[in-house]
Amino acid sequence: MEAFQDRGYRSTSPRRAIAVAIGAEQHHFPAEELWRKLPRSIGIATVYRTLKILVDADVLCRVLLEDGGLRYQLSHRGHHHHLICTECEVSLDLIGCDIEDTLEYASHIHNFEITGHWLEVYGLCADCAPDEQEISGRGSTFARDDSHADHCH
Amino acid sequence: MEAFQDRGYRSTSPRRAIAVAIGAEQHHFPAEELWRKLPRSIGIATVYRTLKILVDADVLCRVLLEDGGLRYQLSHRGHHHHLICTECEVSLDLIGCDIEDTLEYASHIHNFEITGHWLEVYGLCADCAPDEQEISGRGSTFARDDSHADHCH
DNA sequence: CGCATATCTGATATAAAATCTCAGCTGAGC
DNA sequence: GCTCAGCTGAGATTTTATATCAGATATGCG
Repeated sequence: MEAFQDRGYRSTSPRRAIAVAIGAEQHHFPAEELWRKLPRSIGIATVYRTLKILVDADVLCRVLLEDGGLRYQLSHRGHHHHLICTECEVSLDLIGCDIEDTLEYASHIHNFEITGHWLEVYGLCADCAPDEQEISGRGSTFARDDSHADHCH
Repeated sequence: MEAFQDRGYRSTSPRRAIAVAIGAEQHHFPAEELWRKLPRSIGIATVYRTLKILVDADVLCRVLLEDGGLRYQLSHRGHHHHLICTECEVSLDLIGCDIEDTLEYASHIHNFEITGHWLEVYGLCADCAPDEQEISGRGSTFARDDSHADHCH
């Protein structure tokens, strides 16, 4: 977690505390929530600064919820996207998806040179899907109603 | 442009003025810029309210720039994505791209039921690409493996 | 060690973007 | 006209993140 030095950053007390706190997180989290779990002596500006460094270092990745909320999550190094459940907000890493190739081909038609992209996929995870037919145990179905959904921008 | 009624909205003076102003826009635009082009009598809250209605009605679509800026653009009805030039900020509609199928297949593996997604593609348009060889030539190979740092999401 | 200095930090101000509040206005139907 | 639900504008408010800047502190070098 201390890959700060590799990029020329100092190993400071606040940064270590933030790294430890991030390691304790199980899911994605908002910056402000992380800050509240830290000693009061650490300012929120430092939290944002450190998160930015870690995102640039590919240690963290950002997750954009459907409601616009921005979260942070330990990155499973390498390129990937997220399947975000709009019900329980869990974020699954999307593997086995080579949309890059598809995008390259399609954009080539437009003479467009891709340098990056942002993709978030929303839906219902196995646990939250209403017509859950047969899944590995995990029976609990969050019965909350929150009918707003869909919309691909 | 006056598809307000179809959705039960009144045809009011501010809404008509906003619709006309949007029709005069050539590219995507930020809400605040549109507001500045309108009579001073129209409040910015009304602009945001109206834009939201038009987005819901699929008349407008949102465009998320790489720097986080949100823009609005007349929607070419139907599902599509944007190729956004990071140099001149022009936004091209991405056609001939069926990433939906790819996503469906990949997410099926995770037992994930997709309800929506958000995709923005960034890069350089034909006019802004540095090593532009010839515009209409389909032969351009874009195959050079320039370090696809590819900061996706 | 101890020092010098570039980096880092916290408190706070600030910015930007969008929504909320609410009294007053207005257009659609009668 | 007349009524009233829907709409509006002004400004306050919220949210989220960055800017400022004096003081603190790592780090490298003696």
